[in-house]
Amino acid sequence: MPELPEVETIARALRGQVVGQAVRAAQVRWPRAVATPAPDEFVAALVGRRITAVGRRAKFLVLTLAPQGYLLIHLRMTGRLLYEAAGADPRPLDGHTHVSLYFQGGGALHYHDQRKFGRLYLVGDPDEVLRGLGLEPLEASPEQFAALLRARRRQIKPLLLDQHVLAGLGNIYTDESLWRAGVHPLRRADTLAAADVSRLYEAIRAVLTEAIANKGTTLRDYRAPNGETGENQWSLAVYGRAGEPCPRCGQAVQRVVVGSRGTHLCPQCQSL
DNA sequence: CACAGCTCCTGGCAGC
DNA sequence: TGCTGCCAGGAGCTGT
Repeated sequence: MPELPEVETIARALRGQVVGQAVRAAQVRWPRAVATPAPDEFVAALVGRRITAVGRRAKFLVLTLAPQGYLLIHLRMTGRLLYEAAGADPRPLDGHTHVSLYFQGGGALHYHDQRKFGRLYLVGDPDEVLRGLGLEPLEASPEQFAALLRARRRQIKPLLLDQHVLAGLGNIYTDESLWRAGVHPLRRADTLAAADVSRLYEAIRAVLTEAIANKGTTLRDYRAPNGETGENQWSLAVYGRAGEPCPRCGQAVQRVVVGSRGTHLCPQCQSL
């Protein structure tokens, strides 16, 4: 599942592949993949536009179009973008390729999604979609982060996952960050000591920065636009490692359910 | 504001 | 081997 580091990795790769390319044709094979506008309008509006920038906000890819407009993409669980360079052997479409953009230069960008949770948005103002997102974890100051937690009575894990509060963390990096900071996922946010908050802030930054350097975590589905997997799965301490020894203390990693999400922790390092 | 439950999807897997 | 049925999980939504 693509979280902030995976989306950032995709954005960096796409930038070198599609910036400057103009859309010659587009095809929507599964209409609900396009959240807005209606699919025929989506196709008609895209044709002729040029991609001038590729960015990221939280887990959204943001493609800037000229002369106007933005294409926003949220990959949710299993969404992938696959870039086909001009002249490359066209990959056969496999029934999960729901949207394709064909460029004037001959290349193509395919949106592929097994579980069909991801969505594309073509809008005049990205804020129509992004409004309401919380802070970017890598841009927030320690004070801003502390202020987010201070007044909240919620459990820390569901709070960190709430995109309206902090935007970009998913299940994997939340578990990894809480482990690194030594904070139990059920701790109430407003009961964390200043030292806990500060360790958590630094842990989130370190976990995300390292995951970006490792080009993301591939547990099953995640791929970069050229089809390559990430490497960060080899660096995970607790996520998906129930029963294995904690890298810090050797205690068996536990799997529990928090807010209906599979949650991994070290009962020794993350006490309540 | 907090939170439980439902929905969307389908591959993967357990159980038989 | 093949079938049934459950589960994961991001995010929006409703209801309490």
